[in-house]
Amino acid sequence: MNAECGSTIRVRIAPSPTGNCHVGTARTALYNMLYARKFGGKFILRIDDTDQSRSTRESEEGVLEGLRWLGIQWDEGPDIGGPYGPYRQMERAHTYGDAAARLMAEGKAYRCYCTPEELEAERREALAAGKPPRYYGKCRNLAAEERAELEAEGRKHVIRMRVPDKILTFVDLLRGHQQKDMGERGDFVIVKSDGSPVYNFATVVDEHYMDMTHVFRAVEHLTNTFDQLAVYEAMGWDPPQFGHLTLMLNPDRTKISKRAGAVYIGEFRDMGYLPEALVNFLALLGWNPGTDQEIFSMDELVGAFSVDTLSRSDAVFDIKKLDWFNGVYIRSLTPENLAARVRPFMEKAGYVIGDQEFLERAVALVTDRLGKLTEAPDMLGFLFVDQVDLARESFGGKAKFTSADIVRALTACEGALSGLAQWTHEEIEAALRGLSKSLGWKVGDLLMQVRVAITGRRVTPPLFESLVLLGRAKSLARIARAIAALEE
RNA sequence: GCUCCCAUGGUCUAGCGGCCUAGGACAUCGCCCUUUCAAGGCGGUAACACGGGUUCGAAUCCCGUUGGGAGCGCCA
Repeated sequence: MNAECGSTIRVRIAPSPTGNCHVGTARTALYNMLYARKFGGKFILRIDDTDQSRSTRESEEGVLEGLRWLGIQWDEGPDIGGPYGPYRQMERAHTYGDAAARLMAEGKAYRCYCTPEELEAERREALAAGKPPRYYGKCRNLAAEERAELEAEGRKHVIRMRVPDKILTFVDLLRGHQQKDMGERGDFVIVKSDGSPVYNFATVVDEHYMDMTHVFRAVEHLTNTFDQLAVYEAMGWDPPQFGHLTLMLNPDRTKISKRAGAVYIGEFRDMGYLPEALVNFLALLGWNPGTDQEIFSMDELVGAFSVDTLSRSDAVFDIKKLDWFNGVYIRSLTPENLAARVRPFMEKAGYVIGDQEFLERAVALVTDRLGKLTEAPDMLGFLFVDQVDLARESFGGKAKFTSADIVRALTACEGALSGLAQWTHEEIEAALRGLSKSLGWKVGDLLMQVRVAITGRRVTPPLFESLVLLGRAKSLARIARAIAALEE
């Protein structure tokens, strides 16, 4: 039943269980969910596992995990059930069998005994003759005796649709009127020789029995739609409305692939991206709100979503823009929240995070500097180790400052800092600034020496805050150690 | 080969016949801020694929060309 009839909108995502959640799948799922939420409909997750060789329960879980991490929630699915179950194609096998049997009984489908080799030969001949490579109907009108004979030979058969010689049309929600002359289309297989349904057939049966009203999927399915329409027509069912979404592309404008970078949701998680950033980025890759707003929470996306502003041309996946979104979202996080997200990355890098509050104070120093969570261990590591590696070059400016210069400066700093009444940002800053003046050093130059002494590097979180966090004892010990190292 | 889809800066896009000397964002460049690096602020460079029409007027409509993509499977 279509939406025009007033019934509830039902949309779906139907991934095949490939083990990982592909970004393309994720974006399509997102759009479908947004559409359902926007119009008070239901968003269904169905597992398209008719290709048994590639399907396992673990490979299904990988897909669900990716979607869940992104915050994509379904109203019905294999994990939570629902009134239209089961939600795995293999568990609905009988429905395809019944549908195929009906088409056979009505003469709208027939058994084909051609072997893959014979079909391959036919295809090659057609191509060589400049004709379209398709099935030319060898088994279309087999007599009963011929069939019996072939079966006696022990031949297996598939079931093919008797494709009508007519023009099929539909109105695509994004691209308008579409049509195709099916006279050019050979009879296609709907049931494989092992009895399992082919995608184009199973999907129609599922869409029908699950009462889908709208099908939003990638453009690669646009041409398939006509085959599916033929099935709907043969079954006497009303098709849902279709909308064919754009593809995501590699920087070289080929279809997005592993080769050019990350494509699985889990990879983005491991690279330190925030799910809300990825969702925001994906949403804007192929859709626009019609305004200049760039940052959207999931709720805002629901509110702003519209089929009219879904784009029709493919979009390059620009990781630089994702990075920007990620930074924006990181900066919007509270220290507590950021710390919770950073923690696993710190631990994975081998740092032992004892005190939660300390971690929170640490991440607060780098909130503005963090592009990805994976950068945190590198930036904050010095706060979680006993001592840091020092390299003479890091202190810098060999021509400008000799090691002796630096030793003198650091010694002065050590003296000034050890004499502070309180180990606070204000006192430390006042002491060091005062020292730079009396020593005749530029503030930046002097602070750089302290910076390197306590962190081992030249690019770090703000110095005064870092010293406060490190504590007086550790800070002074590191300065002393740096002096000793430079004196060697 | 056949069928179909798409076409605004490097990237994502706004634009749906005059409001366009084409707007926003990312990236990039410069300046400011500044204890490093960021973040932030300000400013700059940069696009209507090409050729025909239609029209008083075209980025916007039509046709063709080119380019890119998809499909033509017992993959989904």
